[in-house]
This record gives sequence, structure tokens and C-alpha cells, in this order.
Amino acid sequence: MKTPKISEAVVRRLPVYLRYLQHLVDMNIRTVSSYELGQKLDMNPAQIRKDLAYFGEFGRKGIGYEVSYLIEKIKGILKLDRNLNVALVGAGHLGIALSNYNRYTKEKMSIVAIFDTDPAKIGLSVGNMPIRHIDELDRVVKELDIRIGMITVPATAAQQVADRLVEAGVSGILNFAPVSLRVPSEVHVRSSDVTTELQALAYYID
Amino acid sequence: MKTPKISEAVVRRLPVYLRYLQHLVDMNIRTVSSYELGQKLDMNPAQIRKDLAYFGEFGRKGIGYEVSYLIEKIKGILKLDRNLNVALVGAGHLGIALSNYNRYTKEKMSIVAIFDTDPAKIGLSVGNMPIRHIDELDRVVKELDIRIGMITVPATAAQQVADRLVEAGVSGILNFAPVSLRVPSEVHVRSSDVTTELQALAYYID
DNA sequence: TAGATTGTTAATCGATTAACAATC
DNA sequence: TAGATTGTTAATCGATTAACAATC
Repeated sequence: MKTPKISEAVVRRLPVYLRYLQHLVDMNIRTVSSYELGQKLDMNPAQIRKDLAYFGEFGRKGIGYEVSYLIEKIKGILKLDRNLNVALVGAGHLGIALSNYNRYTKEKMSIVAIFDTDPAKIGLSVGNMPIRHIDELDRVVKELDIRIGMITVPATAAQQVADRLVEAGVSGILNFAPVSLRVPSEVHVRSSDVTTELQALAYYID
Repeated sequence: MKTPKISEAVVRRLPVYLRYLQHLVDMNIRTVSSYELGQKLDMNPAQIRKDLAYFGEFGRKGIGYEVSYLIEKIKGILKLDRNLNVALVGAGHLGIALSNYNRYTKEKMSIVAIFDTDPAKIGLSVGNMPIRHIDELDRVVKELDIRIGMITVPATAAQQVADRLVEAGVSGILNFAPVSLRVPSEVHVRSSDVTTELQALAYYID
């Protein structure tokens, strides 16, 4: 029963569970039921149980889930228990804002390099990392074993940056530029774009 | 046949179509088929036709879609042809990065107010808007007829900010804080959180 | 006209939810 | 034990894709 075929929707929900479970730890809550989780996350309890059951039997009938145990299991599933190096391309406002997303946590996933093209920025320090010229991308990605690239460059440059990241060997891209990227099917891409999100929200207004 | 019941998935794809159509205009391309769109956006042509057909007959058999006509139609559907005022709460790096998302476009949706709690920031100017104290939120939302709030505050403050926005009368929230917000069912919430996105990507690495 | 492409129905596929036996 | 809650199967619901008549 090794992961029959996990849908992206399930994978996307796991970090949401994880986040709330970590909140429960902070509140010294040891055990939680799928019903309680469902209440707090506004989700169907059956869905939560089913999502978790794809990966194993993590709960106890009549009791619920042990919070810290479930956290470890989800981290294992998402591979957050191993080091995972991330590169950020684009040292504009957004890039700098995102560069310290993990500054205060001790997660094993972390941004380890920042790139830009602007000569005025190269060498400047952001979160004690130097901004490097994008021509170093290929070399640095390989040297530091970077697996994920975050793109925070203007739309016009995004596809080109994606091509370079893929060429350098990353297997995941998180794209913040407002453009649909074309990448080989073995590379996973997630896009997050404010404009698109706001426009979708606009539909529901009034 | 007025909008039988449009799923969120459909609404989320419309801005993606719009974005690519605007790109086609820039390239002086006048007409496009669902097949071509599908190729470029990596989507099924039948899905694109079906999505559009929910709202009307925008294409011509044997020809395809007239680009600028379809743009106008999609803008109408998403209500991007009317003014829509947005408030941004949280003038940290991320907030400031997002505050100029529409600086260079002439869209009718725009950020018209920025709020924070930090006394050191109040009164400072960001994109020719003053940073206001959050205690002014209710008044300003009403005065400026703000309908959407963007939340870029730390996780610990996000729910409280959401409550204030709802209380002030917004009908949509775009949340960037890493927390699941609870809001009344009539308020639409979209969440976008780097950590969650990266963690979901991590699942596919290796 | 012949070729292309829409709009739409029907078929398929997949995801969510309900229900409940197992069991803590 | 009685009550609670899981894991899982079956039922439902919804979304995607295929197919094709209509028609430009």
C-alpha cells in the first residue's frame, strides 16, 4: 500500500494540517481528533482522515491523533526531515521580502542563494547571503545542491530564468511572476501571483 | 442560462486566460483558437471552451476567439471593468512589495490604503499613500468604499486583522499570513503562503 | 466548397462525503 | 462497559475530457 497515487490536492493540504498541528503544540495540546481539526480548518473530518490514511495509520480509534507524532509523520511524508536547498532569483522588493521567510524557524528547507542581474545589487547582502549574478546560477545550483528555485523577477524575464533553473537541474519551481511557465514535465511548478488572485476574488465582490 | 453555478476552479482560470490574451495583444495577434491557448497554457482545449461557454458564446466556429473582444468579455465577467478598492494591512517587506503591484498598469482595481500598527511607520509614504494606523481601518474602509483586504501581517495578528476587515465590511480577503482564517461564509478568502507552497513542492523533490 | 473550430452533450475520471464496522 | 473516533468502503458529487453536429 505504498502511496497508491496521491493527488496534488492531498499534497497541498498536508502543509495546512502541519501548520495547525504546530500551533496545537504551542498550546500544549497533545491529542486532536479529525472532527476538531475539521472545525478549526473548515474542512470535512472524513477528508482529513482519508488524506492521512493514504500514508499510514497515524491515529488511534476512540482517541484521535497524537499531535507531535502526527507532525513527525507529515514532515516525513513531505520530506521536511531532510535538508532541502532553495535558490531565490530576483532581489527586488518581493524577493527580499520572501528571503527571510525562514529566518526565524529551524526548518531543514532553506534559501541558500540569491541571484539578480542588476550590477548595482550584486555583492550586496540580504539575510547574510550575497546577491550573486545570475550567470553564476548554474554553478552555484550544482555546488550547493539546490533543488528548488523561487522566481521573483519581472514577467518578461521569468521564462528565461525558469529555463536556466531547469538547465541547472532543479526539480521544483515556485513562480511569483505573472506568467504561465513552460517547463519539462518532470519539473514541478507552482505559481502564485497577486494579480491573478485579486482578479479571481473580484468575481465574488458585490 | 445566467451562470448556472460556476465553480471556483473556473473562476481561478479566467485571470490566467486574461493574462495570456493580453500578452497576445502585445504581440499584435488578433485571433486565437482554444487549441492554441491550450498549447501555450498547458491546458485542455475543451476545458477552455467550456469555461468560456459558461458565460456566453464568445468565439466563432471555424475561426476561434477574437483576442481583444474576449479580453473585454473576461474583464466584464470578473468585474474588472468597475472600480474596486483594496486595502493592504501590514507595511512590512511583503506588504510594501505587494503595494506596487498595480503601479504600472491602469486597471480599475487598485490599492487605495495601507495600514500598520508600528508607530514608527505611521505617516510614512508608500507609493504615494500614507501608512495609516490600523485603528483608522473601519472608518477608511467605509469612506473609500474598500471591498477587498490584503493581509500581510505576522501570523499571530492575522485573525484579528481579518476580524476587523470583516467588521468594516469588506467582502473579500487575500491572506498572505501562514494561518487558516475563520470568516463568515459570505466573505471570500484566498490564502497564499510561501511556506505552505514550498512544503507542498518538497513532496515532489527526489 | 473543404477545413477548421466552436458550443455542448455524453462519457469518463477523480475527489469529496457519508456511513459504519472495528476498536481504543 | 459505553462513548468516541479511527480507517475504509461505498455513495455521491463535481470536474475534466472526448466526441461531434453546427457552422464560419
